[in-house]
Amino acid sequence: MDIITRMSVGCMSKKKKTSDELDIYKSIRKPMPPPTKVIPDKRHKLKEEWFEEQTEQDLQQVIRDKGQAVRVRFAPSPTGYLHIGGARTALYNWLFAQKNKGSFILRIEDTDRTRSTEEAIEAIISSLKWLGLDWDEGPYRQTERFSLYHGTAQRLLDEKKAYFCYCTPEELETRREEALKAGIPPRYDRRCRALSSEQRRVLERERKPAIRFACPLEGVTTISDLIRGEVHFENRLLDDFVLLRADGSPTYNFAVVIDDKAMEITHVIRGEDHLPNTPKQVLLYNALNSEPPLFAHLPMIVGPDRKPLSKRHGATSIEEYRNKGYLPEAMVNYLALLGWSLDEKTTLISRNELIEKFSLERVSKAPAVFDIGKLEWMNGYYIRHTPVKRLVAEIIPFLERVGYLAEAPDKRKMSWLERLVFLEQERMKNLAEIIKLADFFFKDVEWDPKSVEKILSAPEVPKVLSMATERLESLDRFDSRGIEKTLRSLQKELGFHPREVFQPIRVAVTGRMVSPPLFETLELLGKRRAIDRLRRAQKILPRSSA
RNA sequence: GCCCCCAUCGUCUAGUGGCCUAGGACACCGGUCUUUCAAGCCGGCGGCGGGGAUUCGAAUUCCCCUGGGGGCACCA
Repeated sequence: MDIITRMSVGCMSKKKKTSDELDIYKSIRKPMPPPTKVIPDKRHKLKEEWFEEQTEQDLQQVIRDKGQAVRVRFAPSPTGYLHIGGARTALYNWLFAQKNKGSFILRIEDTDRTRSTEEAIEAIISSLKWLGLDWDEGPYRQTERFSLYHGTAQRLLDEKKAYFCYCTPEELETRREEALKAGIPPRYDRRCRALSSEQRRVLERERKPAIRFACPLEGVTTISDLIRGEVHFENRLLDDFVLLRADGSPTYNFAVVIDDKAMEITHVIRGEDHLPNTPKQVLLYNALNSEPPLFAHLPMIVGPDRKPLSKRHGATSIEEYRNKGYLPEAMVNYLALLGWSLDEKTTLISRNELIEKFSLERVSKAPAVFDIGKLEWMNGYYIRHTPVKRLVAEIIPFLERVGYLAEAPDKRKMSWLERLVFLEQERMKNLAEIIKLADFFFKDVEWDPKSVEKILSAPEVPKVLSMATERLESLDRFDSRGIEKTLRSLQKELGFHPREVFQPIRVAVTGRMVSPPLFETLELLGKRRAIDRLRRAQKILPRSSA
């Protein structure tokens, strides 16, 4: 079936109710023009295969036919914590690997020795583990691979595809600034590209050279991005970028290419900020006579002001979210949907379904605003749907951190904690909130002046509180059922609105107007503490009710 | 200055020429439940940046404009 037939069939099958009129239009409709033919770029051999009609399925078929397993990598530079954006990139890579039964590789891009730290590596790894993004290979380190870079650079030098450059970083910087000021594109002027060996000898005496790539001066490099389609770059506008620094360390563009090639990476899934680097890398693959991987450039994640996500916008690292009590499954769910969608309605989606359904095809092209509010809602949802036992386990460290839990809870305490968490579960948007929500369970009550003023100043309060105290005191089994029975009958007896008797008790016992359900709260507090608080509350009643 | 990407409710998004009176989710607003707060349920508000072109028909295709973003390092 050719493309045109396939398309019209597709259209018709989509229609549910077809009016006669429309059918007539359809029959006289001009056939769709074939997709515009683009002249294949010899430099990028893969392009013809990934022609625009290709679907993800076709693509995966091709990969299978080639007997090529999917291999993707996450390659952070260890200069800080794992950021939201990096985490999403890692997630998409991981999902893609899982979906395609391929390999997910972790590689640390630490060629910049001055900015890379061991702590950052640790932090990134710990965040990845917390998110559940386990890798099949690595972590590899670029600093461990210098000889490979040197060998390749030598080869390019021999083939005249690279050359020594004797300009110093300082010279370059001043030229760059001048260019910028003059309003001309700040590119390297290629002055060392055509140096004679005599000139080189002279310069070599006092300067250590860097090695630059001899970029083709004409032609077009086309990259075929899985998310964006074809993107064209004019070679003459590209730069003779540095491959190896004077100190022998490789630059990013050089190292990625060599590593991705050595590790047989099939799909490079990374942030859109790398798009302008891609033609340089493709050119390098060409120079090395190897096929570039497939590229997929993810849209950026931005703040509410559409500027790159930064500390100004609040927490940006995964670790911070972890410390605030976000659940990894909420994080994964939210991040997955930040730039990808399954269909017109799916908002909550499990990790397994994500693996099953993820596709690069459905990644959106536009930058996404990180919406903390939605993340919070989603986290609340996950908290509500997490088994209490697991929730307790997650919450214990938060309690310990503020000193609400001095020692490991015994069985009794554990069951008490479970009942408490059960009560607070549907009120928490993140785990750390338990501290404020439930503080009156862990330390003595502090009566909030506003609540006291508003609730305890009513004339019936003294009576309500004293009677409630009395009745509760006579209870043998201080459980929520008995408490409820007692207090409800008291309320009926007094002929007050439920609110008029329960709110004063709540304030007396918790110190504020908002708490979990009253009867359960009283039970959890225990008879002794409950009665004690009720008694003491009666002594601090505002004068208007006295 | 040059190159590149992007553009649907406030936000995340669905949408690939007629199923669109543009769908879902968060947020917001109302109602309901209720001893408070949540949660839940029901309902509401709210959007195709602008202009041309193609077509019987455009959110959807093409061009221009505008706006946003990324990049232009011996950073990654």
